[in-house]
Amino acid sequence: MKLVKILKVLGDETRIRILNLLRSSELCVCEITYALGATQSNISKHLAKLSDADFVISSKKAQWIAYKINVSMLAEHPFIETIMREEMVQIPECKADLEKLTECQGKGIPCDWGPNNTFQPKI
Amino acid sequence: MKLVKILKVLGDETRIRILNLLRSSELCVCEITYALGATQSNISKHLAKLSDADFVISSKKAQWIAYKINVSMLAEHPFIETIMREEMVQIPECKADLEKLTECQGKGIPCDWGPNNTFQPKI
DNA sequence: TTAGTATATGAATGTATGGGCATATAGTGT
DNA sequence: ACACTATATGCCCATACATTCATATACTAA
Repeated sequence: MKLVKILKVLGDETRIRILNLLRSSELCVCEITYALGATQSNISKHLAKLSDADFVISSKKAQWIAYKINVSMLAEHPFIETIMREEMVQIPECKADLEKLTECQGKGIPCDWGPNNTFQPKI
Repeated sequence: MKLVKILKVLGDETRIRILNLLRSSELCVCEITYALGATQSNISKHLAKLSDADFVISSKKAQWIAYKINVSMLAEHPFIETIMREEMVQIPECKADLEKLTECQGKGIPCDWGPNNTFQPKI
């Protein structure tokens, strides 16, 4: 049952927090890892699950891999957008993650977005 | 995280099918058990989980226990109603369950609804 | 090629979860 | 009191899942 698979994937705190981060912008693994304060392999595995269930799409940018929300998934299943718009924004952990992300994007984190929406290494 | 708990409870096929049945009417355990073709203890456990997460409310009616959707839950989390309205109706298993339920309500199943919305044993 | 970085993956582990079976509890009717 | 019915619960088992550690892969830069 496709719906159940979708809900199972959504029923995990780390994945909810990842999707919350991707709500604002396309991100690479190391940014997500930093913002969530988790292990790189942990984040990578969660991203694999999100990707397998079509929640996110990945693309190579130089040596990094950028993940973004798969908008066609939101179009097919409107309740997901409702969750993002009305639920995630109220969750303290999700708010804190976004703050941690902006903090990370201004400092010496391994990778970062450049002005033209292309990756630019920080160092 | 409350949202994650809600999604975990939703991420199970049996529970989705139970909620789908309760969408149309208040039901007792034996009706759900029959419609889903499952074990009574299995359904009882899933109902306990649904109840613990505030998805359903139970009330005694004679010797039966009636379960119904907790509408305040739908009000608090609109995405659940979206799932019910737009997702469940498209799932073949859910449609079949509803047919099985109407079939059961006309035959010799242990309990059934009477005319005034009160329980009336069939035999 | 070599070193370095970003990401993915495999193995191992602890924990949670769903299902079935048997039984307990609670209520009804005689 | 007793039998009967509806529902809940405890035990057991198999499976699934999240996490960590170590390692593999893939790419970049020199």
